[in-house]
Amino acid sequence: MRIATFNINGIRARAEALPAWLDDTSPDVVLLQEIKSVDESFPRDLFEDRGYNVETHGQKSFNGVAILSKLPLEDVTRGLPGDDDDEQARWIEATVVGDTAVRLCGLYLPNGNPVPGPKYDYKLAWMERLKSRAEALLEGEEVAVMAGDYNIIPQAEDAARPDAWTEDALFRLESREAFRRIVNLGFTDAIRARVQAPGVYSFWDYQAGAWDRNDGIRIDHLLLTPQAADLLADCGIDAEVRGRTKPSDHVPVWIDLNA
DNA sequence: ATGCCTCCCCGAGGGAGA
Repeated sequence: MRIATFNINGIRARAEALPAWLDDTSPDVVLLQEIKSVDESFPRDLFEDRGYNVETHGQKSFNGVAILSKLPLEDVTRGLPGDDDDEQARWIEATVVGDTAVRLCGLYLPNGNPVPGPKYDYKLAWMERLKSRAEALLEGEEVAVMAGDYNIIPQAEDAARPDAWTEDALFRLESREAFRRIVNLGFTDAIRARVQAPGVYSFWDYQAGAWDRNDGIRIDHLLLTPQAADLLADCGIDAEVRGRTKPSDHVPVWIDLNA
């Protein structure tokens, strides 16, 4: 089962590029971030026509997450637990049953800039809630994947110019420590389980020719519970998508699970 | 990069992103 995460930076803007990538690679499950659409406006037909079931958790103009799946999606929940006043659509969960049941968690972690400020405080508070949900997944010993745009550069090796990011909310020590606390509960960062070399990126800014200069960062991650990591067969990043017509600034990151 | 694009809102130009 191939499970991909892809921050598409607007579903309307990606109405051609996203289906083209689906037709190329035919993933079984796709966790989308930044759909920038309410549920009623999401172009479900684009995906249902290709055999995908669609579940969305949208919001006007900003944020918004969704799941596409060739297999039925069960037990869908929307919103990260822990703050009933949180209006931002950044979390969706569902279970897909192949050879085994896989709990899918799609997330769009807050950017957090500028630092300091309320947006940074929100990011850190959101990560505390994420940690609580992660602990519950581990306690359940589930085959589970938490995947999405984490807006975290885990290590210096994950940025072409780490020195430029030292005080940024994506890379400053406090942010990275919060991410490490979650990973260190027992999760496997799928890409880093296979690739230790630097220079592996999932985002290139639209500005200043970042793609042409390979000035990238790795911020889109798939974290696996031990039960999911045992089923990991392969993983990769479809970086060439960034060089196509009218691309998102992120590219798809995927895993193949024996599930 | 304290932002050189691109997205969204809409129907101008500003907020947001990373």
